[in-house]
Amino acid sequence: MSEEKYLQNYKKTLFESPLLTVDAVLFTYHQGDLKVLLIERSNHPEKGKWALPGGFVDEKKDRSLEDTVIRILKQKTSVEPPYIEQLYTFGGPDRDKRGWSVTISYTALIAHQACRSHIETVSNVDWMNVARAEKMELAFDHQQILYRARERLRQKALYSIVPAYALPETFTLPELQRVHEVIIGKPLQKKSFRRRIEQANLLIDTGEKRSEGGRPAALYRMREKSGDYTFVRNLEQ
Amino acid sequence: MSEEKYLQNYKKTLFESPLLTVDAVLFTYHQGDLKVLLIERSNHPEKGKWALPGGFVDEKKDRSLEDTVIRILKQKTSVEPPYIEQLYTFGGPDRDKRGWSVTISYTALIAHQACRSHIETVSNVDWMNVARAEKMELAFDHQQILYRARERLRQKALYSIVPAYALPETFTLPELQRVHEVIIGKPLQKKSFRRRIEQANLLIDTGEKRSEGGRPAALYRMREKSGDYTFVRNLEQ
DNA sequence: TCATATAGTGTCGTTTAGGCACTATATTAC
DNA sequence: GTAATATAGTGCCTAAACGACACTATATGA
Repeated sequence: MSEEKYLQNYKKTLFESPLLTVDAVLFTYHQGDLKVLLIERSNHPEKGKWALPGGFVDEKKDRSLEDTVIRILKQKTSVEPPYIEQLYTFGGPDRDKRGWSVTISYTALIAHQACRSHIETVSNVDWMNVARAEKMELAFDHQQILYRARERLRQKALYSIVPAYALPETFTLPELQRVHEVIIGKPLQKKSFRRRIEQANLLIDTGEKRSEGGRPAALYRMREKSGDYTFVRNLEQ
Repeated sequence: MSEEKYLQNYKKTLFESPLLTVDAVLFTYHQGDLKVLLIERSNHPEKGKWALPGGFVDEKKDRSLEDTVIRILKQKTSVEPPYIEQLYTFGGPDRDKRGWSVTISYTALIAHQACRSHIETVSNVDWMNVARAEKMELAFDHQQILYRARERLRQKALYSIVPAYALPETFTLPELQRVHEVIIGKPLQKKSFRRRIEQANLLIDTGEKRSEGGRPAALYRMREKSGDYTFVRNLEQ
């Protein structure tokens, strides 16, 4: 049989295939806390529980899995987060009551102010303290997904400046250090932190300053298209 | 509507969902070369091309995605590899001619001798030099998957002793160093290499020796259940 | 017994990270 | 004004880690 004939035939068959979804763990930093975007489910299954934003691939609209995440997040926040990274793919017969299912999960970061106004207008979407969310009973296996995203973010905070994407476009180094400290969960040595950032050469001094009661701090922005965001070594991810 | 009723109803509906597959990049080390397991496809699509071993989730047999990979690899090699790790999930409308598709890819390592006899009896399954495979035209987007697996393995070779799983159960440090060197693509400093391994404390000296023309080398084995396999720092993924 | 081949160690200089005291520059109190 | 205070940013010492390479150790074989 030719490949053409095969393909014509194939389209008529239907596979018994696990349910496929895409979920996002969107973090931000606000007022000293790391927060995660959650949705209160208004439909079955898991109706009423809080869940990570997620959805199905739209075969017409999406040209990639990233397109799917972006579409889902845009729908909830009205903006496209500046940092998105695939996290892990979870699958199994019990994670969704509808049967064998698979979810491709992503981690994303965004500045709190970037989507604040939109989120405040919607009732079933909200930022939640990560510490609190981790103790809650979330829908499906979203607790496990959140935990894994949290762990990954912790690693990123140790060896990269990815957490900078949880801040507005310009920020000071003390601000960034606070974000890293919240993510890692313990204080960092100012000198070491600044040294790493300087060596990585991923930030640009805007020349402007911002004052907060003492000596004004220099304002930085991310260097465009810096490729990887690691400090010194090439890791992976 | 109650959740029960919803679920009863749900089972009767059928989702238009991307085709879902699981693929594995199984590496081994043999005679100075890094090799990858490939299958010559005997069915459409991509008939005749070499491909990574892959298949569909079996909703009855598999309790997890790892189960799926293990089942697929066992089918091809007759054994279960000692190291398996999820790599990345690829998806898009064009990677498979049948339509929008998603594949969850895994990296695995195994000793060459562990499955040698079985593979030699099958005609369409073979180990191929990774350098050669990377230049070939593989089925689907398997070239891209292989490339990513190769990159990840390179990182692992720099900061972990995961490559030890490409060797038999017991091995010498010079052997392991050669594997790392082949993966990384350049020679390593003997002292540094041994220092890292000693500090990681992931290997156990069996007390036995193996001679290869000079002073006999100590034989080591992996410490059981060492959790992570990293040298010094906790990375991730 | 000596050449050779491979395994394994000692050690030095360089780099990197932590720690902490110091300087710098702003605001606020008086 | 000037001193107290608050925050930003630097200098510098020490310890740990790593690269480089010469050295020692233990086998084989001429």
